[in-house]
Amino acid sequence: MLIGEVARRSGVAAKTLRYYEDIGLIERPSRDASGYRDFGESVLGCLAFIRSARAVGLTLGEIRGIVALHDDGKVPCGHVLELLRSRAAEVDETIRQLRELKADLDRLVEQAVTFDPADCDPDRICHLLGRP
Amino acid sequence: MLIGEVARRSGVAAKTLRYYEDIGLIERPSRDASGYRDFGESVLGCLAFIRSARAVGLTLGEIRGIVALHDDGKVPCGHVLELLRSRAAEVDETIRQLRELKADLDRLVEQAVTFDPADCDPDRICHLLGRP
DNA sequence: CTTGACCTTCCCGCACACTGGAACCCTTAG
DNA sequence: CTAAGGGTTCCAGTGTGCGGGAAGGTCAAG
Repeated sequence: MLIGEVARRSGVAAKTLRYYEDIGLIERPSRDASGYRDFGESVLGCLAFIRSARAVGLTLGEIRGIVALHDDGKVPCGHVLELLRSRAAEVDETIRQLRELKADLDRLVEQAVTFDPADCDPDRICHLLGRP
Repeated sequence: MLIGEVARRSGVAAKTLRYYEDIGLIERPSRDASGYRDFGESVLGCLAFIRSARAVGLTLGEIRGIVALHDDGKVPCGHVLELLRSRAAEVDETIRQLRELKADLDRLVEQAVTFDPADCDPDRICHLLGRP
């Protein structure tokens, strides 16, 4: 399978496929007589895996770690579970921070709508933000 | 005030101050006889403003927009309110997406802990991720 | 024989907000 | 005189995941 077909069937750009190959995320495909990459069907499953892993926020580096375990003949379950858990914790923490941020923003907007611009202190950039 | 003192008093690195000057975020300070930057006190208020604006997630580009309005002698309240509202909407949307992601992650972790590695399909990178 | 659609490698650029380092100047103290 | 501790400019790199485009080889159809 040429790279263009892989791209069409997987939805992953040819450029990206070469990039994934460069960073060791997918197997180096064999080449045909003209030097064209000749992918096997299995790359599609691998790309589906990568897509799912990306979708839950794993980085390409983390995914490469999983793939490397798999290529070593090991079952990466434990490692994957660990990654999923730490990713879940990260997401939780991010949500927490964003909620705080949202509360701050809401407070600022609340102040903003009930404020008379005439009260502005010309020495400050903007009364709405600045000194807490 | 030399750049080092501004850095100490504001907590913003000297490098960052030069960068802010480069991108037009803070006023170009005058120079002393040796070519050293000579900042006025007002830069501290400006940096406090920038810090607050960064804290609610505004980009340096957006902040520059506010500062530019202020430097034009305009009251940036309305513009700031608009930015705060659209930022609040962004944060909300991000939280929503992260909550979905978290649910996905929790589901995957749930599956992972109740899974027997012996059931692995060797053709797949990992049963936990891959085909949905 | 030419056209057009493929493929190849290689290098640069982006977004964002800095940060590091080199090479050099100025000032003050010992 | 020298060393320490400021300051200056400019260039380049960080992380992340690609995308653009040049310059060229290959292949099938018309």
